[in-house]
Amino acid sequence: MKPSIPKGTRDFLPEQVVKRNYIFDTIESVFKLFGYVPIETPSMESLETLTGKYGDEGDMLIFKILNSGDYLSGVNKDGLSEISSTELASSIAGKALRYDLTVPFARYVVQHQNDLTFPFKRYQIQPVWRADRPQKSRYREFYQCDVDVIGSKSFLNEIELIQIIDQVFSELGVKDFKIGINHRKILAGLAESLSISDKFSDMVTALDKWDKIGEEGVGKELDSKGVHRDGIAGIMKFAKATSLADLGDLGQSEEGKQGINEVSKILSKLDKLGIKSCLFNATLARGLSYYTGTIIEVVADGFSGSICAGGRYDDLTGIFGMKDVSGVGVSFGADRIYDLMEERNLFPSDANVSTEVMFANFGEEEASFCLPLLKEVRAEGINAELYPDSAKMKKQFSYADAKHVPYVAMIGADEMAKNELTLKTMETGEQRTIKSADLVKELKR
RNA sequence: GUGGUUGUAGCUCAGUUGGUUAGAGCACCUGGUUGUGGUCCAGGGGGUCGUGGGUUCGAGUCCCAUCUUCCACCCCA
Repeated sequence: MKPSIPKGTRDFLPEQVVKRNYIFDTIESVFKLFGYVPIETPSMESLETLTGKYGDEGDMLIFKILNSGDYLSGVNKDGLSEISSTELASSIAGKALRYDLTVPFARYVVQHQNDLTFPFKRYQIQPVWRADRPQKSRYREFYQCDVDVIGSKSFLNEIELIQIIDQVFSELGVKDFKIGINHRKILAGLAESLSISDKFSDMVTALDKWDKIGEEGVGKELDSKGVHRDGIAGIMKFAKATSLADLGDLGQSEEGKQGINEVSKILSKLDKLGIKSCLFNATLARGLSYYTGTIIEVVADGFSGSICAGGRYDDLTGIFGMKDVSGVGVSFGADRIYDLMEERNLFPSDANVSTEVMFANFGEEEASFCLPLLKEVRAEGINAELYPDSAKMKKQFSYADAKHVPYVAMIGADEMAKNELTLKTMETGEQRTIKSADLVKELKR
């Protein structure tokens, strides 16, 4: 059998894992800095927990898990031709792999409400799965790094999340990122003022494609969905707004005004904090159906797809039986950030150094002699290893070279007798003999 | 899910209108150098041509199916 892994999944080489950890560690340290605490949830949830939260398209992209045992036992085989695949799925699969971290989080909050202190600020870094067709920077298994505050309606949370985004990408060295912000209530106000509230979700998905298919494409799509001419004209005018001031009063819509007011406050506070990366974007809409307030999306110039996104959701916990709990959060797409950073060579070069010094192996006696030295070096927090076999020097040096080990220490019979060692700097090729006792001092220079 | 695309050595790829024993570079192993990598020289190992069917005297090459890759759509981190 030829070894292989399922479509859209990946194995990672040590060098890749080191780089991935660099991203995870950076993100996590910023999350902690703002007072968020970690949680984890299982990779699988009850199917009904997930279905209906992501829109019709979303349901199809959920990976279902076949029931254990005879999974056909609950199926009426005679009626098989008449039932829909959704109905069949729910009778043979009671569990599914999580599609994102937000819905499981809402479930978690409701389930553990008595053990949590609100407002609850958590972060969660775990993989999610989508039965999508893979493409560049689109995988079937990928990591999301979520930060959310639940149980607080304050827009200070939005400001905090945007600060987090700004800090994470700055620390990672991604320079040209842009944080777009919009508000579901602004969009709802627009629909209301144009009397097309019944076409709200069609309007949202069409508007979201503005950057991709342009004015004409969006117009066509709206027309095909049955939006009347005045409505399309109004949406077009709206889409071209570059600031909140361009929106006017949105036809006296109370809801629209609320949205504008909130975004305006957020932007002015960010301005005072010196954060210039966040801008109002009228065409930012977001397809996920659970957003009700602010929506946020981060893109980088020349990189297709968002690298971080989120928003406010007012009713997610309500579905699980806990009313009036508003939450807001964003999710960093670690795998896309990796691809972006790889493309632009943004990983620090020392990210692939694991061992700082390797001791060459000259034989059993010499190797034993190295052991206390290794212990001493490691006690100083210096990563060190001893080549396990007394192989030829050529082989041992090739190994060190392949592993990007910067220093190789050699202790043969001569050095052993004098309590010395020969230290070679791999990059320059220079080497010199020093007292064993001076090794740590030498490596720390 | 829809449309297109890709698959030959560990990796990147050649391989003519179907024709005898499928090649190169890199990587790997051995030696030149019994205490020296990244350069150089010599030699060596490694391929059910993604998989399964079919057409043919003969298939890496043509046909069908399937899996995989990448791309567009849908949607999304």
